[in-house]
Amino acid sequence: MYKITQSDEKIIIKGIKDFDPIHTFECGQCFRWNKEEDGSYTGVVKGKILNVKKDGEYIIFDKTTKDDFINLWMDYFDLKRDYNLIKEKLSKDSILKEAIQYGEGIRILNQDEWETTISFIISSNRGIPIIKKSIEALCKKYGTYIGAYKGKRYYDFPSSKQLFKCSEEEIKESYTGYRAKYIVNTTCMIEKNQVDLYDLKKLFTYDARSELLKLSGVGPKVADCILLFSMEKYDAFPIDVWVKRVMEYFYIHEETSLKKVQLFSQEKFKDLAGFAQQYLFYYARELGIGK
DNA sequence: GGGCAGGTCTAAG
DNA sequence: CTTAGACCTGCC
Repeated sequence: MYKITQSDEKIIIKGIKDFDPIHTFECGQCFRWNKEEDGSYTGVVKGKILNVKKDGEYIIFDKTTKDDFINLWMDYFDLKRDYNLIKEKLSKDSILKEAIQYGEGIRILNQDEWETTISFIISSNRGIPIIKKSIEALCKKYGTYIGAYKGKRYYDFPSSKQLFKCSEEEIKESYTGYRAKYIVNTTCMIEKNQVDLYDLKKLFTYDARSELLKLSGVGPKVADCILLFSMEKYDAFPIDVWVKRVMEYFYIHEETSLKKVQLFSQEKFKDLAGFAQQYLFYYARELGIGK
């Protein structure tokens, strides 16, 4: 399917369509990928460091192996899915057709359930720079040290077991504010198996969602993010301020309630709602719609 | 320096 | 079941 070549610790892939690291990492689904001076992105996934760069028709995966590419990164970057088909379907809508042109290289990552849950609890009611800072601090304090790359030290996202040892005060040291209590409560629920995060993928979206809503600090928006970004529930449609504004601006033509936007979007985009959300989010931010 | 920022929780109608 | 306020705090 893809042509893979290897040199040193670099894996070079030719033939990946519909993938641009910038679009994928800047569309709001992840917080631990950071831009390097050369325009590449470095991140940590499942205890492994990776650097990704697009160079024309090549994607260069640095600091990894062919085995990891096939067993880990193919799945993480959703490279088995035909995004062209999804775009074709969504492009029947003229607004989405426009939005897709801006974020044509978006792929929805298959992230870890636990990391996604805690990350999006932290994300509520704040801007992206502070969210990233918060999560990095948490990783550095409580995550396992993995190694260095380009002179920076990298840490894994702390496991539920690692976080379970922390007090609310300790969590607060990572700039989490009042969300520290949510993190402590949710960690406790996970450790006591009151919700089995790694079992929810099997359930229908609605059932998985109601399980997630039991967690402290997880409301409708955060639950939808967890479903979409870590459980392959592509009918989920997370509505944050940006998506709400873009939906009202282009489709509904008036300010309305979250509930109405939710119903409207699910009905309109159905099983592709999550993909539509990503294109619209990127589009809204690029254009600064509704600011 | 005061207001804002990828929502959730809680209490009340 | 829908709506209004409070909420940590770093950053612009």
